[in-house]
Amino acid sequence: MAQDKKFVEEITPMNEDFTQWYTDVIKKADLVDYSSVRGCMIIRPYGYAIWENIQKELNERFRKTGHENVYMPMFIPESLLQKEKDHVEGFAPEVAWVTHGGAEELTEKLCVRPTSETLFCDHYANIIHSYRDLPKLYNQWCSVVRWEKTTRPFLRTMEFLWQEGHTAHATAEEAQEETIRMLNVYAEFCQNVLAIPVVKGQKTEKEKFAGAKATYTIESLMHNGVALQSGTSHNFGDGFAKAFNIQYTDSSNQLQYVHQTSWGMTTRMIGAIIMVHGDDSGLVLPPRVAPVQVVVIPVQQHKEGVLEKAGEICTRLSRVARVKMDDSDKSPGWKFSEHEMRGVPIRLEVGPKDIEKGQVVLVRRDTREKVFVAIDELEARVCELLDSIHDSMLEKATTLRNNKTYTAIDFAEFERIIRETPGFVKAMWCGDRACEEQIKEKTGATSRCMPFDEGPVSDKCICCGKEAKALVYWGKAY
RNA sequence: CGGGGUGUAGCGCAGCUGGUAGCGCGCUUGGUUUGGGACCAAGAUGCCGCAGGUUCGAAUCCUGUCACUCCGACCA
Repeated sequence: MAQDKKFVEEITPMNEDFTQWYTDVIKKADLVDYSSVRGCMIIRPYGYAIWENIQKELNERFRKTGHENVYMPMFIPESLLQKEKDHVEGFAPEVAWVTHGGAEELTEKLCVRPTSETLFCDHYANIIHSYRDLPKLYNQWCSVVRWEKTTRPFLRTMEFLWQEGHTAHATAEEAQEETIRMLNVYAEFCQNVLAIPVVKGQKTEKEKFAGAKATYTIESLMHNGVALQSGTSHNFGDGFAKAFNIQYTDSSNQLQYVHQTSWGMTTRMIGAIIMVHGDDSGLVLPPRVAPVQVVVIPVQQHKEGVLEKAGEICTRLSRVARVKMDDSDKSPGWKFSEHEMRGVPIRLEVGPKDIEKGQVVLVRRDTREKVFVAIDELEARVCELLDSIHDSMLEKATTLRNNKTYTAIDFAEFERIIRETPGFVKAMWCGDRACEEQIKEKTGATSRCMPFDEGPVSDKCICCGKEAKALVYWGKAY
């Protein structure tokens, strides 16, 4: 069996039309459905289960770093939103407003939260009085609404699910530490859970969050060479504290403003999983978030003892992995294709021949490699295999990302790379917003981030030729 | 928000020189099958996106509108 054979004919090949491939995959794999609300999607059980696994993994990490979950209202009074100037300017164009309650017009309209900084700040102003109240390390899971012009399932919808961490600290140093700590949590999560390699760095002034002092980001690269901002962590300094009057008395009885951070990750990551790992047969899910890690397919299930054995295997495996049996009356071939399309990491086949030999067949989704495993060592081998699938998916994604990461030292080269072989382009920048804007205008590429720990590739700005201040990852982005 | 495309059965589509809707897949039932999307037979499923208009008569022509989608601008 050729490894690259495509069994699912309904999916448009990636190379033919990437966006169509993406749409086909999310629909065929039952991740989402369109709804009767413009720009909003229905996340179906299989897609939502991925999100729940993401939540579980992130929550564990947030808890270990001392954070507590809370819930804020979904409405923000206009006056509250107005309090921080940059923030409101950044979000005003895309907020939804509630103007009526029943038939009555509201005296003050309410916006549906596009993000909750203002609510957290308002609350913090009420509950923080002393240095003993700090730090406050809160996180909330919720949905937010942004009135987007064009939408695409998972990548950009008018309502999306996310978590937003909001913290308040006594000092600027602590806030900066927190900002970087959470960026590192995101990066670690992407690599160790989603098997997605990321570039960590700082956003330019132009790209930073509205109201932030500094924004840090992890950037990943999709199969088609388009960049995806995959998580951000912002240091607000004391800007919001001053706008919202969040003050505490320090240990020497002096009134001080707090220093704040916020950080978020969204359902967009499901889009990233699809576009980083998927292939022409459909989804390839990273084992640690796959709703079903092992699908058990009884072969010749009508034969005596097959279903019993398969059931027994499921029971045993369910102690170490998320297992599902497909004993529907579809043909085995159909089931193979179906679960492949749905990205299940391991397929376990068990039929009369296997039972006779005391073995099962394990087939991994990422490489389609087939191994025969003695039933006695099932649990150990499945766990091993899941880890091994994760590792090779990360390795493959890293190789792909590296192969699509280029360096440009003159503008013509930069332009050509963006046009002909989309991906990350590393190039120097003078720090001038005008150059950044010109690059975007001429090539369509935006600055993704200024990476940590990477040395200069030349000493001149790719755009104006003046002295370079920073290395920037550029790319077309979703 | 600008430019293009598409809305007909659950899905993919045909029908569009106006006469009251069809194909494939899927679905249901029965039987034969079953180690890479099985086969036969019999069924069920439609306010032709929505609203106006033209007409004796509209899926078909005209206008508007909504949604989806692709390409730009804005954004997680």
